[in-house]
Formats: sequence, C-alpha cells, structure tokens
Amino acid sequence: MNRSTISDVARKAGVSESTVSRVLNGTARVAATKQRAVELAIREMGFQPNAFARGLATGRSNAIGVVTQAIDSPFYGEGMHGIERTLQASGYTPIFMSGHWNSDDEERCIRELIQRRVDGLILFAGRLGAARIAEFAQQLPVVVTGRTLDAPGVFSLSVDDEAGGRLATEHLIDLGHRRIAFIAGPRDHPDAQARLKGYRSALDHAGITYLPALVTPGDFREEGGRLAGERLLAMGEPFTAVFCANDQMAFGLQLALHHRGLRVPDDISVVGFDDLSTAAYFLPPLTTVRQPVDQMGDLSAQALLMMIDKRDPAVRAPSVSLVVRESTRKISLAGARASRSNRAA
Amino acid sequence: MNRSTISDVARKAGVSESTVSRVLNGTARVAATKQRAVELAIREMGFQPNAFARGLATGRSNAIGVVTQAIDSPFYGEGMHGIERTLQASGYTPIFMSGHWNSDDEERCIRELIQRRVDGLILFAGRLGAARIAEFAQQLPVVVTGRTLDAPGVFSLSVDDEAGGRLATEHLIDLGHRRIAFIAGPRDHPDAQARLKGYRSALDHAGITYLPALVTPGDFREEGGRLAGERLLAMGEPFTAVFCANDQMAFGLQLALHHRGLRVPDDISVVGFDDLSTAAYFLPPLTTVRQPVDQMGDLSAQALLMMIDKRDPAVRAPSVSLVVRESTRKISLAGARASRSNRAA
DNA sequence: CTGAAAGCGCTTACAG
DNA sequence: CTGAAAGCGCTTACAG
Repeated sequence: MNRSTISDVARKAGVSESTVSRVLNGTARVAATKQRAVELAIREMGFQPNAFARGLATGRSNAIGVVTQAIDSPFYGEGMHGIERTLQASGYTPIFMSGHWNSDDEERCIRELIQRRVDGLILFAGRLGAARIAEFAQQLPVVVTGRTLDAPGVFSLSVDDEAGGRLATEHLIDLGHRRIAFIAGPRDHPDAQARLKGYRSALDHAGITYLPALVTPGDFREEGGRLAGERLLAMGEPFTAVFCANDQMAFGLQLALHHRGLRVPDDISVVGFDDLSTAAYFLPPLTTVRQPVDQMGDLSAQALLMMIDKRDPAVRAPSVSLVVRESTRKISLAGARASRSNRAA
Repeated sequence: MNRSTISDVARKAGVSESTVSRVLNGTARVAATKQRAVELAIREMGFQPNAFARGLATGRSNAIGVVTQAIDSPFYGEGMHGIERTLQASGYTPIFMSGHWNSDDEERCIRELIQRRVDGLILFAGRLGAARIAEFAQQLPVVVTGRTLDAPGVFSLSVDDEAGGRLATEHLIDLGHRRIAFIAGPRDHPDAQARLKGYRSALDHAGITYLPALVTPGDFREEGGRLAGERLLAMGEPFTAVFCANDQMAFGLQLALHHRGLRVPDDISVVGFDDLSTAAYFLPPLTTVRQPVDQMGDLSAQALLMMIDKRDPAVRAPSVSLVVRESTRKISLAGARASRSNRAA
C-alpha cells in the first residue's frame, strides 16, 4: 500500500528527481550510468508513476472520454472496439461511459469526463442537443458520430443513412416486394430519421404509395423490434417484407414472426441496418445495410487525435453498402404470402 | 480553454479556498451566506473541480478498474453493465479495459489502471495467473470472477460451473440423447474446465461412455463455435445433441449446422451456457444454463466496494439454473437423426 | 464557522 | 548532462 514515489527512486538511484523524470519520459538525454541506475531502482521498487501528479503537472491526461448509450450494446460495442484499437496505438486510454438513451445521463457523463480532464471527447451516436455539445466543445475537442453538427471545436462523422435506407428498400423492391413494412428508430435520433427518409424515397421512386400503417417506431433494441413486429401483425395491413432501421430490431422482429409461425425468408423477407458481426451468425443470416461501425470508431478516434494535435481532422466517413444474405428472397407466391401474414394477424 | 480553479471561485465569492472546498465536498458546516455566494460563483464560472488535484490530495480516485477480455463481447458486456450500474449508485466511475484473451495485455491494463490510481480492481473472467494477481492485490483490493483464488486482498466470486455443465448434459440425457457432443472453452479458462468436468460427470452417472471424438475445443466466440461444429461434423462420429460451453459458440455452431442443412432442434438439439440476453432472441430460442452475468457484475462491484471500505465482502454467487427454450427436443427418431448427421459429415 | 499553510507527486523552465 | 525550485489545483489538519 505504501507506494514509492519519484523521490524514493531518486534517492535510491543517487540522482535528482528531475533525472528520474527524464528517464521516465525520455524527455532529455541522461548519462548512461544514471539511466541504468534509475531503471534498476524503478524495477526493484516496482515504482509506478502517479498519473494524477503527472496530469496535474502537465495539464494532460492521456485519456479520451467516450460516451455511448450502453456498455453492453452490440452496436456501441463495435464502435468502442474501434476506438479502443486506434487509441491504444497512440498511448491514450479511453474512458467509456453510458448515456442510457437519455440526454441527462449523457450530460452527466460528459461532466464527469471533463472533471477527469480527458483530452478530448467522442460522442458516439448520442442524442444530446447540438447547443449543449457546442458549449462543451469550447472546453475540449469533441467528435460526434451519427449526426452532422457544425460548431467550432466539433467534428462530425456520419454515414449516409438516407442512402442506406434507400438501398435496403430498393433491394426489396427489386425482389418484387411492394408491401414493405418499416420498423423505424427513435424519432429523436438523426440517423433514424434519415433512414426513414431513404425508405420513403425508394418507395416514391418505384411508384409505391407510402402506407403509414406499415411504419411503426422502435427503440433500436431487440425487444423494441419484437414489439414492433407484433404491432405490425396486429395491424392487419398485409406485408411481405420488412426493413428494420437496425439489425437488433431485425432480430427481435424475427422472434415475433417465429411465434406466429411465419418463416423468414419463405413468408417474409427481412432487411436490417448496421451489419453487426452477429448478423452473419443469425439464422437465417441477415441481409442488411453495412455501415462499418468499428471503422467509424477508428475514424472518430483518428479525427479526435488530430484535433488534439491542433491539426485538421482529415478523415472521411465510409460508405454504406448492401450485404445480401439469406433473410430476403424474391417474392414468388405474393398473394398467398400476403394473405397469410394477414390472416396470422 | 482557460478553466477556472478553486482560487478563482474563492476570489469571486470573497472567501478562502478552504471554504470553497468545504461547500464542494459538504465536508463541514459553512455559513449560509457564504455557501450561497460560493454556489453562485461556481455556477457563473462553470467551475469543474480538477479530479487530478483532488486525487493527488486525497489519495483516492473514486474510480474502479475493470478488466475484461473485450469491450464488444455480449458476455462481458452484461458483466460490465452490472458493474456500471452498482458503481454509479455509489459515486464511483468504472474504467473498462480489455485484455484481448492474452495475459500480457491483461497485465498491461492492470498497470495502466494502477498508474491511474484506481481504488480497486475487478478482473472479470480473466486468465492472468494467480501469482501475478496476488501480487497486485498487495497494492489494492481486487475481486476476480469466474475462478477461485485464495490470497490476501482478493475476493473471488464464481458460479458453480461444474454443476452447470452437469445440468445441461443431464437435460439432454433426459430427452433421450446418448450421443452428446461437447464444444469446450479455452483450456486455460478455469470455468471452461469446470464445465467439461460437469459434462463428463453427467455422462458417467448415466452410464454413457465418454467419446473423445465428440469433444472439441472452442474459443468462447461465435466463429470458434462454427469451426468446432464443422470439425465435429467432419469427424464422422454420429451425435444427436451438442452442449456448448457458452452461448456464443452455440450460435456459431448453429450456423455450421444450417450450412449442412441440419435443423435445430429437429435434427440436433443444442444447449448453451450463460443465458446471454440474446439467447432468448436467437432462432430457435436457445436452451441454456443460466448464470446471471449482469448480477455477477453487480455482486463483484458490491464486494469490491466493501473491501475498499475495509469491510468483509459479504456476497454470495448466484446459482446456475437450466432455462429450457426451443433448441432442445426429445429424441424421437434417434437412429435416423444420428445416421443423418453422420451422413452429412 | 473560517483562513493560512503545508503537502500530495509529478514536470519543466532555469541556471550551470 | 544535471539539480534546485516553483508550480499544477486541490484537501485537510491546525489554530482561532
């Protein structure tokens, strides 16, 4: 418990504290003999520099605050993994905090992180208001993903969600589907709104009329997808395919279908959004719009690192693409299917 | 960027730094007028105390180090969620780091955390050697889960994995299965070893001979389960059920079965271990041995908090139980199934 | 109830 | 190449 300090090391090695600090940080040349003496002392005493003292002296923490909505989400998990990966290479430690889908918690996290003097902030697909974010950005560099936000000190990185929504919907249309349901994301999520827009735009282009009864909101989680699926089935409006605003809801939806005895893709085609790594392991493997979430994590970390270095963040968001697997199929017995899903409701 | 300090606040409020510190921490009575003046100054200046200075002065960080193997794992995700939840209620901030399934990284994480002066350490289902852990435990309280480790300063919390392995296997035996394959976890994971032991013990009790050809190792991840499944099928040794040492491998296994045209549970019954929240959403919903991972997180955090308080950690690990869902079924056409799975190989 | 002062453990000009 | 000294921003006995 009685941890040794730099002065203990200095005494043992017969040098000054300054010298110990220099070998610790490699910040200046030190005579080879002293260097060795210090290193030996450090090893023998098991000395571990106190990051608080260091941070207080330097004004830097070598830590990055990362706020997502949940530590146990597959979506945020992949994002955090990307962030962790690129931060590690540069000597920064990420501190992950969860906003739990409400902006109060999100703001609390940010304050905590600022007190801990993180050198920068990544708000990964958050929902805190733009004004608040802009305020915080006056104190430290911040990058936001999943939205576009123009303010000094903030860099935003987001994928073309609308194009993704269009891609998914067009794929279903190409397979002959006309009655395509949509399970939307939370209304206040910018990316969720964009995906809905893409869905409607694809419908328009194909001359398919938009039916409000085929659109129902979800919460981006499995349970929300399941519930949405049940609502859809109860609605009585026939459909042969459903596009879900994210993969997790697509998983949940399929449980609802399963309970009704409906099979994917035989009875209903399903498309997701994200391409979580589990999408390929789901049964049937899920057709989805790929947005490389881990790569978004990498890129956001890279951008932040550049901002901390006072450089311009020169990264570009990856583009979305359709990954066709086994949850979608050409509509063959359209009438039968549609009526069957109808009857089931 | 020019953040205000406690002395700025003191000047503005017309009091001493000590007084500001007292209202900040509620550590002593302060005259109501001064109290208000200080609070006002704090608000107006947007003052945020510097956690480094505070930590240096108090010797405490109000942070807990948590090392798991991966930030994007569903298993560790649930554990981290539990930890986060109970820590939040007590004002501690968790710092999550990932060991990536190798003890070097794990040790690096611990050192980093110690430098940041965390007040305690939770090693959640890690694999670092007992000796190293015991050493670290001399510096700060540590709780380990998923293993039993007797050393001063460490508290271990683990579920009865052997009983769980027995439960799963007995369930399959009760359904009439005799040729039960086992996809094991990493050899160096104590909990993985215990589950294997449970499997063998159940077999023994039922008078079923243990067939090495039906046991193959995995890595606790989906891809490892898929690969293990392919090895099992290639082996040519017939089986009608498989017990997987965790849920993620059970998911991966089922992709391999799907690719061979084998259906669960019609052709093969599958049991997992953990009962991840996704297990209920998988298709078919997975029969599995439940160990409440989030609760293990809660409990480990509670135990650590008690240790930090110099109290005896008085928590007991939850017990495991079998959750029967739809991935297991009574063997009916045993011969046919077995030979079919054989032929497929 | 309140303030002056010492101290926490580092880093970093500064002088040599 | 090296050391003495000041300073980072708090907290906390201590004295009143």
